[in-house]
Amino acid sequence: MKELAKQYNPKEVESRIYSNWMESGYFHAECDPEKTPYTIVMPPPNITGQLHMGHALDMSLQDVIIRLKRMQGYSALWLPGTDHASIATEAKIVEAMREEGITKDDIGREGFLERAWKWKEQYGGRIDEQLKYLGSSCDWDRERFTMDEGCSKAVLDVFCKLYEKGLIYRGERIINWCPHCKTSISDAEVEFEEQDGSFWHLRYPFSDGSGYLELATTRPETLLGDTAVAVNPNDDRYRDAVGKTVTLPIVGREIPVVADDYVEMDFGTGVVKITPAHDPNDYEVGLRHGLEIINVLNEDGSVNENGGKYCGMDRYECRRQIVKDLEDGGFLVRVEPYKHNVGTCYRCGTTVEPRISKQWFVKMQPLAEPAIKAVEDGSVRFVPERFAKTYFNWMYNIKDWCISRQLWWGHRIPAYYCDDCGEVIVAKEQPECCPKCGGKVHQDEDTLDTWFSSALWPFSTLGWPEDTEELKYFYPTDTLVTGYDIIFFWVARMIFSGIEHMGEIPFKTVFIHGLVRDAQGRKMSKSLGNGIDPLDAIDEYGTDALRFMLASSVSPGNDMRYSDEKMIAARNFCNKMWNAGRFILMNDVDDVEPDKLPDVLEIEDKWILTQLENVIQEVTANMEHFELGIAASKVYDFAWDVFCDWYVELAKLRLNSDDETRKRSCKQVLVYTFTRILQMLHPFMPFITEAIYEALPTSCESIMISRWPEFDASLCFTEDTERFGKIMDVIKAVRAIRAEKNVQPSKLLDISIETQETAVFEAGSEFIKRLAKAATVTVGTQFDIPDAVQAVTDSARALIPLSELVDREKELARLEKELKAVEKDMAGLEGRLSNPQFLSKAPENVVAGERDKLEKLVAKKAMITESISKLG
RNA sequence: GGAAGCAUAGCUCAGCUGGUAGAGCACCUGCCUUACAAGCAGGGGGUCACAGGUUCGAGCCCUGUUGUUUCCACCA
Repeated sequence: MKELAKQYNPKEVESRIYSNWMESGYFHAECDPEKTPYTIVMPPPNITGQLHMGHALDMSLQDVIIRLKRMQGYSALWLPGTDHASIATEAKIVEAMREEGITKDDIGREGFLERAWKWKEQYGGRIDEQLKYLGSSCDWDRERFTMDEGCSKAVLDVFCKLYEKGLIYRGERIINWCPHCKTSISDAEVEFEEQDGSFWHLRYPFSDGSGYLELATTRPETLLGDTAVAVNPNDDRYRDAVGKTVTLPIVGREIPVVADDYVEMDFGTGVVKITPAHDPNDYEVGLRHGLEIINVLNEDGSVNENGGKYCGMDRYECRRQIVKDLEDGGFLVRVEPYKHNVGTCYRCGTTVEPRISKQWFVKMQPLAEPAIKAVEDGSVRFVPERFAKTYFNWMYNIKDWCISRQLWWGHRIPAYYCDDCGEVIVAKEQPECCPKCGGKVHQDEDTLDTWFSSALWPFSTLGWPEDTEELKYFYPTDTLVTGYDIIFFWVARMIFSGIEHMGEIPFKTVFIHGLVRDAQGRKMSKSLGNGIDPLDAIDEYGTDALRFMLASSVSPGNDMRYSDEKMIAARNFCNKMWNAGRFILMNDVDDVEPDKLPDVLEIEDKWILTQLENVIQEVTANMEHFELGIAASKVYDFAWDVFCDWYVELAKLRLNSDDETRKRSCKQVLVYTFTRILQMLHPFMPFITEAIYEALPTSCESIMISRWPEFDASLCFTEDTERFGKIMDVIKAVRAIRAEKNVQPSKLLDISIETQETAVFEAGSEFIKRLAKAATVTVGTQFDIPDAVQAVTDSARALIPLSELVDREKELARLEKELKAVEKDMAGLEGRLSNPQFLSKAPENVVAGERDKLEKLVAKKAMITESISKLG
């Protein structure tokens, strides 16, 4: 006889089971023509990353789905990998170098990359190990990295192809510049946050001495780059000013006053200073009016040589100095506090500066169109659907994508420039010399946006651009699981990339989840220090508890909260299953044949099997519709409230009997039902279910490759289930009376059951004895027992002689109250059933259902009325 | 400025295609009933934000209002 420890100890079980799985090769998916493929590519965590709750949720959901599909017989591939995370990783290495007193320039590009790779080797695998703690069943044999040979090849290929098609171009544009990371970033990488700032009202005097224009700015230091002042063409106040020039305070440069629709008359003074090099809108104005563009900022955000005496100052230092100088010069009218949105770098939080510079861009319009269509026509489906709107909104208003980064860690841009004639060559390999003039060439210094390689992830990981078997078999993938925060960065880009390069969408379904927040509903963040480390949670409660908690409290697309209460509840559920397993094993089930039911089923067996089939059907459907939270709670309810609280208690009767045949059949049903519960729980709680499964008599060497339960209509016994329900009703009613009357649990009662359905209750008398704690149960159509407490259901009246406890008045009051409740329910039903509109318009099954309910209430009312008259 | 989500028991949230409200925790009562006190049995507690509308019937659908969160835009 196998035994399990008294309490479930996750630590003892988890690592052993995970290494068993690793050795078994169950995680590996083959291109098996006999099977249907089901593919999930893992959103690659950053190599700099530590597993956080967001990962834990994302990965748990993916693992739930892939485990389900594997059990359903698909060739289920969950393809893992990591992302090189250019900015984040480079920043980390630069930081480490700073501690050693070294800068990037000290060691040069090659030295830096050497360090970066070393760092990757050392720390890049950390997240993998953490994913293993989570129980992730990914195919580690196929693990990829965005900068490995294959993915790099894919990047080169795509860049060159898009360039040839004219979809990648290089140009001088205004872009977002992060002075801290010292690189350009894309629009998507800018996060706006509201900050308290100031609004400086300034005077720009007319050059001819005829007064001045008053305007306001939030960034006075950009004055150094002003090349015009603009007003609205319809603004009568400034009609005369247009065409004149003003003299830039401090700088002394004469700049024109131009008229442009961009200026709002109602805002501020209706006059705007124009700094084409440092504001996207001003840049547009500059283009329209042919204005000079003066860049006044260095890469680190300090003022450059165009800033005259402010050259070398940090931008904020410069701001202070300029404000002071303006004040001294009498140009400052006033300062008012002002709340405004400031763009910050999503990686480091530094305020970004719009800045003119020469960068590489992807032309988005032609790529966006088919990608929009794919979602419109349902080829790619968002779950929940509303996120399609978010997607459309972004795609319809898409701007060209700045893909060059002034970083070293990443895919270097395959563009070469001739030192002599300036010819630009884009090629997979460096040309020996300029094809035009034979001059020497050098490669572009920049690397590509990390997301450029992530965009190719669904096919680059399957071997593209090679024409691999994997690509044919597993692409397009089935489901992408990710958070809504990453739709623009990644999901959208994968969709257009898949369509462009593979000619086919990358995935059929995008399953979107929200964020894991803390118990107060705040975003978990490093700065708040409110983050919960999933590994700590695992340490305290076990992996299965964490996974179950995450998966069962998820509702698609919505944020959720982490709380210790929920973790404890999940841990308790694990323990409950553990103990249910212990109970079954305690009964010596070694000889039970797995996956077989006894030839003769008793009524409680039919009842539990019917419930089981019901749950199997519903849970499977829920899971296939990504309603994982609903599925999890349905299995939870069935396992705990139905199986443990009722069936196991009922089973004890047979298990304790001397009838070996009945004993044996009971064990079979117990094992059969419990095995299916474990199977349904396995995607959510892989470790504990495997541990229990191992100990049970089973037909499969591991639960993770056992067959997912399928609905079997031949195991639905409606009539028996209904009959059994009546027995349960009486048990519940008697229990309620016992509790109400404070009857000692040890005291066994003599119960008489008055009913028209004597056969049902005679068959159920043993159950009633055991679960309602009765010494005797007598069934009949009529009893005359004075001073009995009456527990009434719609099919029977249980008479409990408790003469010493019966207070006639109280009993009468209790029954009257019950009667009122029944009558109230009846009134509602009768009202509806006498409404001809309802009868003619409501569907038949609803009407029948209501009739049925009413019938039961009528019966119950009769019972209660009779009880009352007996008392009286 | 545009869009979306949320508003249900004291707390955290379910409630799938409309058929007179559920769970966990907390609370109250009684129990160590030989799987489990991380448990068992019983119980109290909700005019489903507000106002209209559609419908035989609305927590669920439509319109508006209020509160709240988020995303996009970024008027200097």
